[in-house]
Amino acid sequence: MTGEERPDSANGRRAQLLKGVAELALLSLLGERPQYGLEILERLRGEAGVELAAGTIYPLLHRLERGKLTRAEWRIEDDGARPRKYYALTDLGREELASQLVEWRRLAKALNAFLDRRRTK
Amino acid sequence: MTGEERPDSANGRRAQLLKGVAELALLSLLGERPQYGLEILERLRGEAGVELAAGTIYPLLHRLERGKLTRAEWRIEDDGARPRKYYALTDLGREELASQLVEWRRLAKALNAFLDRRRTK
DNA sequence: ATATCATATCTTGCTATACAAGATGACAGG
DNA sequence: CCTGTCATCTTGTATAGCAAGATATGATAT
Repeated sequence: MTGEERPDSANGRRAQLLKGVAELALLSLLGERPQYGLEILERLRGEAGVELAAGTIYPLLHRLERGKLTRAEWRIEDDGARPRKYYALTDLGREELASQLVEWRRLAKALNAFLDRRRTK
Repeated sequence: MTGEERPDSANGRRAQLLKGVAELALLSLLGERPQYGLEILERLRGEAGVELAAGTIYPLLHRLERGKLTRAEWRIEDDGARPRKYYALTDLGREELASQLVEWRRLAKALNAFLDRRRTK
């Protein structure tokens, strides 16, 4: 540690903004159809603007599975690729998604209004 | 620890959603005028929908001060109250606020579009 | 066959930031 | 002087992200 780390290095802050949002984005994505790790990673980055590291997605997937929000199975596709582990939402996962959606919208709306109010003053 | 903590207890998740957002809300609030700890806490809760604990706000304020994003001074108001420590944004703090605003809006916009797309399908 | 490359999953060790609970101190009113 | 309230700050714990690298499989080239 060099001693005076400022809290505003772009990498560090992006990570902080992501907290809590990663799980929601993932649940929403899986709500569409079952998908596997790297596929999830790429779609979150490309479509949701959420850049997770590979070392982040697997622990997250395991946590969701332990909490019974997702269910996993190995599958072999006809594209001749190696087996991949597909994660699917459970019913509990769908409930959780709905509840996180409500909470996210509440926070985003309140915070945006708050920020806008201050900006135009 | 009882052994099987599900990741969806409301308290736990709210905390996660807050991560990264607390600092932005605080910077924005201080952009208006210097304020002290408990005042900040109440306004963030009431106006921004961001519920921080008292044990969260002071370490956060100290971190910002160490990073030279804020400057603090003890002040005595005429309302006969005891001295309070007022925190004010520095120029660096204003830059940081601007940059976090950009990042927040990018993420909120991308994620909202992503979530909406999936919902109507 | 075997070496190598790309894909894919998972683990380890670290850091950042939030929380709960409680310590500390100052002032006001009884 | 004692007690309650306001206000700041500290300590210990948990969560969730990251970087880096280990491991495994199948495809392709030698």
